[in-house]
This record gives sequence, structure tokens and C-alpha cells, in this order.
Amino acid sequence: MRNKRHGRGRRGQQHGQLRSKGFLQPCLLLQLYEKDCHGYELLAGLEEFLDSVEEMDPSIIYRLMREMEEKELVESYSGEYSRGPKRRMYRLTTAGRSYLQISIEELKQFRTKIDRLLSIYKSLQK
Amino acid sequence: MRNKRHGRGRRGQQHGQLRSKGFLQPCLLLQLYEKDCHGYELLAGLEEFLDSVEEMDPSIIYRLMREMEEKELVESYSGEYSRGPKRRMYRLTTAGRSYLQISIEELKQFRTKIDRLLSIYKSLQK
DNA sequence: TTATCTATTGACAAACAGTCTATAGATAAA
DNA sequence: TTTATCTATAGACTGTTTGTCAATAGATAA
Repeated sequence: MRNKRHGRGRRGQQHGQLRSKGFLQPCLLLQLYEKDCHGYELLAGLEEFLDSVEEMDPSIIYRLMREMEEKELVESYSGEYSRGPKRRMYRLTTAGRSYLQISIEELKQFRTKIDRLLSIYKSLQK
Repeated sequence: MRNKRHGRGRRGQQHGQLRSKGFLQPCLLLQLYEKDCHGYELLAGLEEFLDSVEEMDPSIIYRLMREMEEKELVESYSGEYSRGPKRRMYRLTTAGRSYLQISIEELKQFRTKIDRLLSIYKSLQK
């Protein structure tokens, strides 16, 4: 994640669907499925799913979390201080768990679509 | 594809990344890789890659085609009348061919990311 | 003559993602 | 003890992408 650093975002590289809600949301919810986390932790944890988390602007994650809280997919409670402001801890709700399940199914279906496209492309190469 | 029909778009269903540029573009370019096509044909041909093409608004495709023409990934020429206005035929350019190649690689990488996410989810189920 | 099917376009709005900046507390370094 | 650095969160603003609606147009079938 970047903060106060320069050189970021879409500049230079393409990152197709990686930063879309449809992929980021399940990445975040999955982390909360394992354990409660605060935003910065979720951001750092994204490196398991993406490469170049350094180029990811933190505000995107915080914004998404607040949005998911409004939709009641997650709920937050006040965590401890660490080194800085009080942490906002997130916990997955029951609705969030079902939403994760649905997102997983959608991703499976999407993978199938990608596979079809790739195999058609391959068949035209020879 | 829908035209003058009601009941469409995001209403009702979710369609994760399916309608994103990152997926639609390679679907369209791949069709042109096989043979020259006009917009309506490309739209119809999408059913090979998506389900529910009926719910896809044609203007999205036409808009994308014009955009790709500006970027010189495709070029157009005037086709024959069929039953209606003159068809605008599209042909893949050399740049478009390389772009398709790159998109294919990106999709492969994305599939890998999906796989990772799915396997983590699965490992937590047991 | 009206309806339907093929075919394309443009305007407008809503959703989404990217960028920058501000704030804040704690600690390590100068 | 002041400055820099790291963790941590938030808000405003911009620009891009998608979705929606409606208009147009030629041909044919009812």
C-alpha cells in the first residue's frame, strides 16, 4: 500500500479486473472469514491475493469497508491503539458470509468463462 | 441483446466482471480474430462467452467498438445492407492482434488469482 | 399501415476507481 | 526535543466505466 509515496495507481501498469469490487470484496470478506481484522491489516493481507499491494491506495480499501458496513456485510467495533489512531475492527456478519458464498460461486462461473475463451483462442493458434 | 424490451441491465441480477472491458474486449477481438464482423453480429456472438446476452444493451458493444477503433485495435469499412441500415464491418488490426494476445495473458493471470482465492476458501470449509 | 426484426448512434446518469491530502498517535533517530 | 517514520483512518475531488433510454432507419411480414 502506498501512503505519501509517489508512483502509483494505473500509471504504468494495467491491472485488469484485479482492483474491481467483484474481486476485492471477496478478498476482504475472506480475510474476515478467518478472523476479525482492521483496515490496515486487510490491506496488508491483500498481498496474498494480488501482487503489488504497494501500489494500492489505502483509501480504496477503507472506502470499500465503510460501504460494506452500510450494506451490513460487516460490522465494526472499536479496537485497540497500536501506534497511531484507534483501530476500527471489522467482523463478518451472517449476511456477509452468505454474500461471500455467492461471490465465490460467481468467481467460479467467471473462471469457467475465462477457460472457454482461452481454449477458443488456443484452438485458433495451432 | 435487448432493444425496446424492458427488464434489463443490473436490475435483478449481478454479473460480476462479465461485463467489464477486461473481459468484453477480448471476447470481441477474438471474434474478429476468426473473421470480420459487424456490431450486431459481435453482439450475438457474445452468447458463446456469456449467458443472457438478451440482457445486454447493444449500445455498450457499439460504444466499445468505436472506442477500439479510436485506439486502432480495429478498423471499420462499410458493409452491405441486410435489413436495415448499412452494416459497419470491423476488421482486426495488427495492433489489435497483439492487444488480444496481451489480454489473454492477463486473463490467464487473473484465473490464477481466482484459483488461489477459491482454494483458500475451500480449505476453510472442511 | 402497422408491427417486427436487423442495425447503429448519441445523450444522460449512476456507479466505480484513482489521486491527493489531512489528521493522529506512537516510537525511533538526529 | 524536534524531526522523521510508521501505523491507521478519513474525506474531497476527479475521471473513467457502465447502464439506461430513446431516436433513427431500412427491410419485410402480418
